Amino acid sequence: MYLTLEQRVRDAFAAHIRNAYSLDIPIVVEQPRDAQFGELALPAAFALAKQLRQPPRKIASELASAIAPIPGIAELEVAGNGYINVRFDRAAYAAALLQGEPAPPPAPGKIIVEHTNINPNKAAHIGHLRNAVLGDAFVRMLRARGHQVEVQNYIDNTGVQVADVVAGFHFLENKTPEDVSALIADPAVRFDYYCWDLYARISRHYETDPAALHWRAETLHSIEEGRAPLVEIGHLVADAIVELHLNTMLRLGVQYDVLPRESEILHLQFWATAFELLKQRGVIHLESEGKNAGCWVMPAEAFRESGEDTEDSKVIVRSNGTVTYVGKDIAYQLWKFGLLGRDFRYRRLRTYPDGHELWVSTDEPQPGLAPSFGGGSRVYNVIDVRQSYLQRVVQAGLRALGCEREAENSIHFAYEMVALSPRCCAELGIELSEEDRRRPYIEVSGRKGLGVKADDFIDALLDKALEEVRSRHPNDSPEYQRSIAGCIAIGALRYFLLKFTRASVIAFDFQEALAFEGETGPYAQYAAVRARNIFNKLRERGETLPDFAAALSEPAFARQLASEDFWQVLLGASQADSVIEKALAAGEPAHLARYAFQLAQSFNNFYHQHHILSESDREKRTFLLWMTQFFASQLARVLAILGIDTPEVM
RNA sequence: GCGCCCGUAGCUCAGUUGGAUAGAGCGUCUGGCUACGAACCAGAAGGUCGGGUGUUCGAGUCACCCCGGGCGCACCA
Repeated sequence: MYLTLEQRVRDAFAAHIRNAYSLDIPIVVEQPRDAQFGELALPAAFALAKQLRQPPRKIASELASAIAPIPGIAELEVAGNGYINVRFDRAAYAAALLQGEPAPPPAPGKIIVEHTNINPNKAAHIGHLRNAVLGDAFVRMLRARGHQVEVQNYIDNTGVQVADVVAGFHFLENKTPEDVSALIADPAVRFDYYCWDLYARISRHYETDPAALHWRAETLHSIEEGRAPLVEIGHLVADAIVELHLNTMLRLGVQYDVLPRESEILHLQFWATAFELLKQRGVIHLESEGKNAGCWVMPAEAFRESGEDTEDSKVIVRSNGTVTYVGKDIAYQLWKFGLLGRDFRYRRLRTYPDGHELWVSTDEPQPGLAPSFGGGSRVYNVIDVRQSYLQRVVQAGLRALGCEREAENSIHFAYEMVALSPRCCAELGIELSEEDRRRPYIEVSGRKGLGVKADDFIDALLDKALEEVRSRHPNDSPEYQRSIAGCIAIGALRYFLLKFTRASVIAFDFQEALAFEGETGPYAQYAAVRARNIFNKLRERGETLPDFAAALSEPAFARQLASEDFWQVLLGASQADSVIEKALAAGEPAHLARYAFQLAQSFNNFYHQHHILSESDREKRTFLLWMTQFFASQLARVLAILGIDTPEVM
């Protein structure tokens, strides 16, 4: 409703200013710092003052008196040196909220969000969780606003990282594909954890014995050419780890629509097709001399930023004829926009507990119908900020191919890394150099096996949540306690990862990440549970919920909302859609997370001040109950959009 | 060397495309449970928004210059 009125006011002023002054200026609508100034404030007169060469206050007065009445708006007033403050009709506003708002109309076009993208060669760590949670929350926000979204999780199943683990199994451990299969099937072994250690081990081996690097080259060639036994081990490792990653992400409620795999980018001639396009359009050329002799390269002027003086072109095809990651990524990006003229074949990989289906690319023709994937009108790539350079090259590739609009709609949804605080390293028993100890944070490194594994961390949260739940609900069954604890643990984790803005490095610290008090997920969940408890109590007393629509007429709302406290609380609780829109525009799920916290804080305050069930004034009691219900529904909705469930009890 | 990001309370972070008196959590101190269960609430202390110059009605926010830190600039991804 708040969003509706914002838009209504903005449109009304824009139209009026167009008519009266023949000016087309963007109308800024903001929330006044102080509630006494009303619900909305427009600094439009300041912008007009420049163009009209008149004092802003005079223009503001003109605007406020000349503009036609706006439905839902009680009054406009001029304040300060030219602000126009807007006051809502409180009773009408509440009545509209009570009636409920229709869902937003479906937005045109499909948005593709690519996230998670973990190399399938080892267990996921907390950095991967940030990627997935950020991407997933953004997807939920888009969907909440009526966008059609397709979630892709790219699987680099034939890359160097997988090859290194394969080489570890083959050369370091002399394991056959059968041995690896047995390991995967062994319930006593966490295969992704095993690979985590093996990956660190072979990386160390390469460092001490660089001659062994030919293992990597040999493995890559074997995988590319489909030679046994290395290609088999490669498939076994990648497929098994993908399953484990999917399980880990499902613990957080993160699901995908399709997993496009690198193997199909190559086998189904995606790259070959893109290569032809790039050559034809002269986007890349064969370098004949210098350090890149024999490589197909994209010249620096295609992607360098203004002011940057690099002359280094980017290698797309190596001198040995193999394509780099960026090359494959250009082909993949073209496919996402439906520009490649080719498609994957798809196989159903799993059906999620809620019935949603996940598909994976395959090169074998499949019986039956698969859904249609790709062909988006906008693409968000959730990839950490360190890959900005590569994302720029991909975007430049599209632009150079003449796909200007698609290049503009290729959005690198960049976020900073999750690092480890020095204290966290100490707790993990990681020895730090003198130099590292002085750093604000330590970078996670898969090669060094340095990091906090996602499942370990989730388990730690679960243990702590379980302890809390047990102390509060000792008589509930262990299964029930576990399910509540799981909900709280995931709430804590998701909120923790979302409360930081994308540009902020998270220096991971167990003490902060395991907090359930203050600005945390459980705090917000607790507020929602408290609200719900009031209704439980009501039922226990044998009462039924009042018919709010019948009991709360506009005059009743007017009487209750004359209280500034109630009005402010209601106003704050009704801004979810407005906040989501702004958070989407800013690309910051953190803004929505903060809002969820504020909402919870506001409710806790309300809860403490007003004892609802014992209120003797009948109308007021009904009103308080309605407010509680409204709060509970809004809070639960916002939390759900953040991917956080509301537990039954806490 | 070049590019990008960051610097706001003791700590961790917000600060809505330049807007009205810079906010939150944690920590510290004080107070509040026989209530709809305190994973909560109320209050206090805590700031030269790294420094400087500029742009203008107005700068934490924009420009430029310094200082400090991080990340990129592979025939790795």
